[in-house]
Amino acid sequence: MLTGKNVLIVSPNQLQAIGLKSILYEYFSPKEVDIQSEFDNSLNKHLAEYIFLSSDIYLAHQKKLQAITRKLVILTEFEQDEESFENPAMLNTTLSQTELVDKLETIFKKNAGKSEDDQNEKLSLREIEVLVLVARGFINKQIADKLSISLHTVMSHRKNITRKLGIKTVSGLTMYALLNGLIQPKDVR
Amino acid sequence: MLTGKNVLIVSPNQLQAIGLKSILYEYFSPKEVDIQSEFDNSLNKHLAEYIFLSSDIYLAHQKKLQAITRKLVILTEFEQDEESFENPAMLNTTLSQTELVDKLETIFKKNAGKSEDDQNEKLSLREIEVLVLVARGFINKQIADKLSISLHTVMSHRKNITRKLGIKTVSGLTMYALLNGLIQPKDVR
DNA sequence: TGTTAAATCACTACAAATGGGGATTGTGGA
DNA sequence: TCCACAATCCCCATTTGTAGTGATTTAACA
Repeated sequence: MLTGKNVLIVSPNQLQAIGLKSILYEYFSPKEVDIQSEFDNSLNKHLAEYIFLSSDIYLAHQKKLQAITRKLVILTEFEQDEESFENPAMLNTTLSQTELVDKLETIFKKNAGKSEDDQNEKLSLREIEVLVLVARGFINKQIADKLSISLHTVMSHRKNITRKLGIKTVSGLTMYALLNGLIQPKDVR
Repeated sequence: MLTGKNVLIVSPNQLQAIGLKSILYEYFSPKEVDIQSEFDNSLNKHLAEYIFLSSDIYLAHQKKLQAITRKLVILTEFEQDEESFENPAMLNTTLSQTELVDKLETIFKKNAGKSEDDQNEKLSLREIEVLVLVARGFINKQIADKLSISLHTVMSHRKNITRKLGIKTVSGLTMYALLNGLIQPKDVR
């Protein structure tokens, strides 16, 4: 299910992290699972497609994490309702091993399914980054500066985004980003 | 600071809730402070201007809470960085009483400033019409045609809208219109 | 009746986005 | 190895929006 994919676990609770790692290796054959005990900014550069985060770290660094386009899974000890299940997904750490595996399967399936259904053409990670910044109200020049790329590149990405999504307006892109959990109202300028 | 204002505390931790309640009454003279131990949907109908939430409840119901326009304060036990301090604001429950009062003051001040700016000038009916069309993804020329007015007039209205609301970006206006019930996602092009 | 605010229209200069062409790297998969 | 694709960069012409400074008409209202 995670074949060829990298996973990062960020949790100060080492036992919890190790437990999750062993479950992932046993049932989902990921390419690699890394563990960090602290949040740091190297996270942006990490290759992981899935990032598991303890709830405290998620809360404390929410602002920074919003720009992250990778799939987030929050580790919490609280029973969550079904609706709030996607993006960020949540995993109740008090569940039994079998239940955990089930929940993880659901999470991985949803994400896999989503990317196939929603668009015939998937956005690349970079395109999603640009989309998020557009939706948050930054102009192309600001996006270029933020991502340290040229204005031309930003425009290229935007051309591809509008083509792939078939959405031509900033309002439309904003709504798309909101409905797909890429941004939250408070992110917008 | 909270004069005449209602507050709701949602936390399964009763002691924590009662402690917060007593601090609020002692230092901020709110109109009323209610306590709920569980999250339920009556929250939408509650009059509270401020809602304090335990971090677990916030995490579990994040999706639903995104639509809430009331001011949220999350109760966490983790030291958060300064950046992630506004909306939702966070309150570290491990702080001393004096520190707590300081932090709360900061939170209330920030929000007070914000709401004053917001209410400064009301939009005229025509401005709201224009705002809605902007948020739905129409360009000025299309708006002019739809309203049978000149492009100049549309631009005039937009200038007034951005000045009154203090929102300069299309994304921001879109989100404003959405959060204020002026548009629905399906309206957007 | 004089004041005020809304709604309308206009000009200028400039900033930003769009839509159409391209090109070059590097990586990973078939 | 070859191909596809992501990511980067470039040029051009045109459209759209922004910012500042105006004016006129009408309707409300104290």
